[in-house]
Amino acid sequence: MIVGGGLPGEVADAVRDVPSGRSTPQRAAVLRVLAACPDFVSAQELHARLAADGVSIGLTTVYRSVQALERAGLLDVVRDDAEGRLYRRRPAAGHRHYLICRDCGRSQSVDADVVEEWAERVGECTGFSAVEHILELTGVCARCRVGS
Amino acid sequence: MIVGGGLPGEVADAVRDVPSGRSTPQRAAVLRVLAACPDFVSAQELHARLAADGVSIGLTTVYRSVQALERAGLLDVVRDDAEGRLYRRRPAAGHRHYLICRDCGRSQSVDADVVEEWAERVGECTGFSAVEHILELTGVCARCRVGS
DNA sequence: CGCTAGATGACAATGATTTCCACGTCCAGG
DNA sequence: CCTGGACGTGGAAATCATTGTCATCTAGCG
Repeated sequence: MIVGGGLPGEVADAVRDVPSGRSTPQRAAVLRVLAACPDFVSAQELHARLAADGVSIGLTTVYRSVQALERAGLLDVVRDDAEGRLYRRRPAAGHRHYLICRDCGRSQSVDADVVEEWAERVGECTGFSAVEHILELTGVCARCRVGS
Repeated sequence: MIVGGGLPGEVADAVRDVPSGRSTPQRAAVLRVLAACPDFVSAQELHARLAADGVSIGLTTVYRSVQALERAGLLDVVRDDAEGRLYRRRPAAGHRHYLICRDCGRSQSVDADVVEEWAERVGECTGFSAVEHILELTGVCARCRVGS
């Protein structure tokens, strides 16, 4: 992975969006690696990739950075039984859902408007307020089905 | 909670449904307490309730029992950031979704036919097979909103 | 340049879950 | 009734992601 050179403008923008955040080399590095990862990664894996890129950063800081990014809404999060939380840069503003391959881990975002609307309606009908939802889809992608 | 007396027939039936399972007092007790819990409970809480009921059972066995029940499809499972996995007896055959109060933990099952259909269609359109989904809805129930 | 709130990171702590392993219990066959 | 093996049990130890602690560092401001 190429790590030299200046930050892509997009990453710089994202750094700026983190609330109450000071710009530090570590945070920039976290975002940079995250931006280079097409699929979900765990905090631990992120830490390993940063180390592999020659970035000196503590695991604690990785966790804190990811938390800050999550709060800022810049990351999507899924939970994996084996690896704990997995993070991925949110490609666009708003709320997304993913279909993740149980074999290879590749993810693909899906259009979930139907679900969004439904969830909202459920909130209205049940007397619950501030309804939030987590939706995780898993399956076996075409490539893995052929391969195995 | 009353624990004496024979098993309700329903629980006995459920015990029988667990595959590769021998019927033991511990497993029966787990199912009995589970059947008496209207809301989701953690394995730890289950263990505490069993102890409170005077049932001598190890935490390990509680974990093994809920695992077996989960595999047998007799339990619904949700994940909670604070408490880990939460279990609840599945009221009927098939797949259900729940709306859980973030304050008091009370749960309410919701009709999710729309989501089921949608998930199925997503599987067909994306080339993924064996698509499964996890949907967790959280909110604040009417009672908690008033109370706080 | 010097100050200070915020950031960092090595390390310890936490807490749910799993693994280990010695022991108990049930059942079939002798 | 005895015996052997398979399965179940449970306490303790191990695992492992995640969070807390705290001394040290540094970005950003005046």
